[in-house]
Amino acid sequence: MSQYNAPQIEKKWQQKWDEAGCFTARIDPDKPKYYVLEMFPYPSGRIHMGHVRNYTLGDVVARYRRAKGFNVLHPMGWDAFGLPAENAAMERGIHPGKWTVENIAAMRAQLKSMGLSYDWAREFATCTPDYYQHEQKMFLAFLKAGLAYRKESWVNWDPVENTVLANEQVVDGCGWRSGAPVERRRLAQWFLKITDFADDLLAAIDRLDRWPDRVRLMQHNWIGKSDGARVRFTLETAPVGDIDAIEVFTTRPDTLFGASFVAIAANHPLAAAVGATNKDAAAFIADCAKLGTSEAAVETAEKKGFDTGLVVAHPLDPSLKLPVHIANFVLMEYGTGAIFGCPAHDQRDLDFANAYGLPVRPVVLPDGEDASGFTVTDTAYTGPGTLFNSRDWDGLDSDAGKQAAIAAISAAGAGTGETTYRLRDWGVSRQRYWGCPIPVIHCPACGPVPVPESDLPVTLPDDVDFSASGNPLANHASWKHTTCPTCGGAAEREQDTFDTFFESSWYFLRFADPSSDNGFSADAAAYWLPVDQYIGGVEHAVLHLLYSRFFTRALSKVGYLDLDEPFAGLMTQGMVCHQTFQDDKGGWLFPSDVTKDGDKWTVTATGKPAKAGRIEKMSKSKRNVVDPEIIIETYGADTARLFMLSDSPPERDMEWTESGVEGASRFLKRVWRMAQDVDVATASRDTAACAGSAHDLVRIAHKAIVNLSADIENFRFNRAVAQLHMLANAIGEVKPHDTGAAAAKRFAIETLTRLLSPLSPHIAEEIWALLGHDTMLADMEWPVADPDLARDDEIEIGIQVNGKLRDTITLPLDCAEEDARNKALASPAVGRYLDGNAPKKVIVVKNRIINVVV
RNA sequence: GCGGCUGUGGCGGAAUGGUAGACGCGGCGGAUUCAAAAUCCGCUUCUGGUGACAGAGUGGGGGUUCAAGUCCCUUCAGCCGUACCA
Repeated sequence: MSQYNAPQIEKKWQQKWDEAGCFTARIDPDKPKYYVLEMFPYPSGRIHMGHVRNYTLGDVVARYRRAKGFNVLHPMGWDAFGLPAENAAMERGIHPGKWTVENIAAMRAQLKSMGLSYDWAREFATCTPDYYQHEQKMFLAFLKAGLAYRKESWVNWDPVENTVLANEQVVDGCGWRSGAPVERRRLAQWFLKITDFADDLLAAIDRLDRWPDRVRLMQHNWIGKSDGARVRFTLETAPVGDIDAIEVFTTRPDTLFGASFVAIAANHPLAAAVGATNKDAAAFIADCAKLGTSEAAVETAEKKGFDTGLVVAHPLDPSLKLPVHIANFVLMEYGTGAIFGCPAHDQRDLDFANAYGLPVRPVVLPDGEDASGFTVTDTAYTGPGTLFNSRDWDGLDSDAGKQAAIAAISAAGAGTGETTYRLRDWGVSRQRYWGCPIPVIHCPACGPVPVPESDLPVTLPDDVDFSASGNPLANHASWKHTTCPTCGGAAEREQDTFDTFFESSWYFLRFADPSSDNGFSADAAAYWLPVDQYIGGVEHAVLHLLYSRFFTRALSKVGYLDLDEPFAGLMTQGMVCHQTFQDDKGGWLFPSDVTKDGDKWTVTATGKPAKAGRIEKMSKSKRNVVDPEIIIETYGADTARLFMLSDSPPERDMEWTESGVEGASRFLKRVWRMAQDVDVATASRDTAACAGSAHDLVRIAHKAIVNLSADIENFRFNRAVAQLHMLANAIGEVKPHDTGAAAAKRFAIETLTRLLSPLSPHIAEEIWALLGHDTMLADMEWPVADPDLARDDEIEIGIQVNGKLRDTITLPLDCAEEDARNKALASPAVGRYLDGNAPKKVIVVKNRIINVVV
């Protein structure tokens, strides 16, 4: 009997698949297509267990769909621009491009060792001009269509490094590398008009029925649509500078007669104007700015304000005067940076009013309350109700009140109905070297001028110096200086590059047609898109997925294709976790550094005790990582893949354990041994004459086909693995002397092999060949179950008395209700409870249960 | 604060409102072995009982139903997202 030699088998079949071109995708209008995509990796250097999980899940889906007769597209590539490459350049003096290319080579080899069914011919890296030139064209098209524009915006500036920092690079207000306090600077930057699509992006969420609810909700909240009104409050007091009114946004115009003050943000233009002449106001504004930067403090911050002394008139009754406060809880970034305060129906406004002695006037009466007895003291009433104390609107419900209010302020010329979004336009400028150059030239005479298409691509210069501070592009004289395409005068190139989310916003389109000189062809996109199943981490639930949805719409608008939603199905997988270990000094230990000794852990090298801690997401900092390469070398890719699928449902976090891998390995070895036992020369797979345990086995095999197929289609891979175990167990239980035992066994083992093939493909191929086949499972269609053979002849069902299980009996399938009832009542266990009396009621649920009520 | 998700044996987890704990891990016992590993067989929710069996049991409390892990109300805990969003 030959030993199961995973490394040898795996290499052999990877090569065979490759030679046969099994996974090459070609457009075939006669076959239904299926596009499976896993989020492509950043080439950080080595794959980690998160990748293994992600790509195993995708590969099972891809292999299963291919066997089911779909024309499958399953590609892989590299999200290759990004900051770590620049850091490597600075730390080790290696060029970001070289570093990236080396990492890709290493990770490609690792991915290939997993036996993933990719069409490698479609591979690309986003850092090559061959890829990024297309997004330069797209950007120019966006510019022409008014979907891209330039405006000033705040950035985090590191004064030591002379560079812009991403929010994540600012730690406690200081640069993560330099430690210098970060400055806020205003820079002119490029934006994409994602807000143009806000309504559509929001409405279309409802149609994404194969997306997790969680992700749909997060996108919904992120877009953050609020319906309301913009209302103008005119200053009664003298204008401040040229400001004579305050515009306010509200979602509750129905509460307008409950207004008792107006509050503006500390960085509102009016606040600045007041601060210019009022020392106390200036001090308060400075206070607010200080508070704003310290993050956690905001959470518990008290409602604080400063009375400017200014007074505005109520827009619907100028005789009502309201004071104007600067308030720390009003944000300039949202709405208009100003609010009207209605303390009775907003908790913040109420807290503020109570702190500053402002009136509280209820105008919305909750259902069932009496107008004379209803007061608000500490808790605002924020729900709907009936308006009162509101003149003409008295008696209207909240919704009608909102409409009436909008009509009234419109008629009075004091405002309009308005919808605001939390979603901001997407700032795509990054002051970085390792990204796609933005194809614009800045001319002192003509302003920003798009690079003419004939001059594209604008490629990154290779000879850059990372030792100097700042963006290497800004320091590269011969690249930076150019001539204006319009006037021919001296000009400078745009030195910013695109946000790396730019690349990942259309890579799924490039895969459809990776050699196209137009990014992708509309025909290829029309055939392959949308992605039928997208799989990746939930950390991309908002940004990447939202940008991609936007980008697809924007590209459609400028004529690249005709599509709105790029991803029809989405699955977000959970994290791979592992127990953490610390030594006696609290230092983190790798799992490979410790040994289990009874229920205690020791440091293998020193014999000192180790402390086992929480099970957490695998992370380098806590060292609770297991290197996939070592697992694959030790156990094989098939085992690693099988364990990834075995225990936890894919959307949930899973714990990587040594014993779990051992279990998966043990199972594969067992299947291997069972296959060796089959006498290929004599055992037929004709199961027609099987009887007894052999017949049972045939039935279990057919059932396994039905159940496992459904499990894969529903992403219940842990159950799919359980089906394999049950079939294997049944094979072990067949009695050798029962009629047809050998045939049943062979049929069951062949079935098991085929069902195993999407999960652990190499061993399945090897066994398939061993069983005398000269076909490859990668080319085989999925087994079909015979529904008659999959059905049980008889079923054991439970008998309850008053809902409590008292006995079980075996009945033929679909047994007549009368027979079932009689058989149940004949049970001695039931008789004991009946005590000679007739039952009150007998409920017979066919093939399920019988409940006797006494 | 708000929104969402999750609570089931020692552990990961199964259960179209219909026999709770499939399958695996771990554990216990046995076979095999000079011995160990590997492998095979049996047991393994808890309590009582040699046993047949009885009682309890899906975070807690209540409800609907012949029947609830599953549906409804309420409450607690953990995790995730998000935030003075007007």
